[in-house]
Amino acid sequence: MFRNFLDLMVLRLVQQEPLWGYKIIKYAMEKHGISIRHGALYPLLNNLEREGYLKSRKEAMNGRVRKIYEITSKGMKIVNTYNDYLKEQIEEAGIKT
Amino acid sequence: MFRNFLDLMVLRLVQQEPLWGYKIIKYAMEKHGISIRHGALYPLLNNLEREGYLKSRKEAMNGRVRKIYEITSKGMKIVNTYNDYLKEQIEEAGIKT
DNA sequence: TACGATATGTCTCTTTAGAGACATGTCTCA
DNA sequence: TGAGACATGTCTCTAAAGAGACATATCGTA
Repeated sequence: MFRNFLDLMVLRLVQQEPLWGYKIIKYAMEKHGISIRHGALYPLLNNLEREGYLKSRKEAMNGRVRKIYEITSKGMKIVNTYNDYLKEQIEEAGIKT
Repeated sequence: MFRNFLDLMVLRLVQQEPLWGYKIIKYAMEKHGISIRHGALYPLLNNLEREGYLKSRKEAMNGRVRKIYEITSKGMKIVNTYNDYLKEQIEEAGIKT
């Protein structure tokens, strides 16, 4: 079905806007209070790209190179499936939004 | 934060009504189309009880013994935290329920 | 009485995930 | 020039998870 929570969080963050690793770590902390170790994230990003869920381009910003990721249609499928699942669960739990 | 998807599904199913292992497997398939192997579920249920998220009682039904699980307040905390997280994600994704 | 469904459990093997260290390099500002 | 933020990567060790078999026992029905 899905992957795990971390994979999904990364896919969802990147889906909202193209992001690079360092920023993903910042966002996860700021938006969700979740700390992601970079030693876990960078290999994960490379895996997600290798498996076709994300694609990257390198961008030089003031001499520092960022590897910016965007979601692919294959990645969007995962996110959409997850969103449907969320909706189902929300309805099941009777939560009002 | 949380545990994994399987743990949460089990906690949420048991929270809806007291259930035993065999029925959880049936429900997961009927309600979500997800197959749970019994070799994974029974140890998990025992762990969740040992850690205080669930409590069980044995009930004899027509000579067959069922181990019926109920959620504890500690288990409810996990479910509620997860529901808040769901709500957050739903709002973030702009999904209408 | 044999089969399929109900019901719960363990065990081993393999794969995957996680913690944390090792490694490198730039930029900005004090 | 030194500290802290920015930026990305690998590696090893350990812990956890998953697949699938082994194991047992009852009930209902054909």
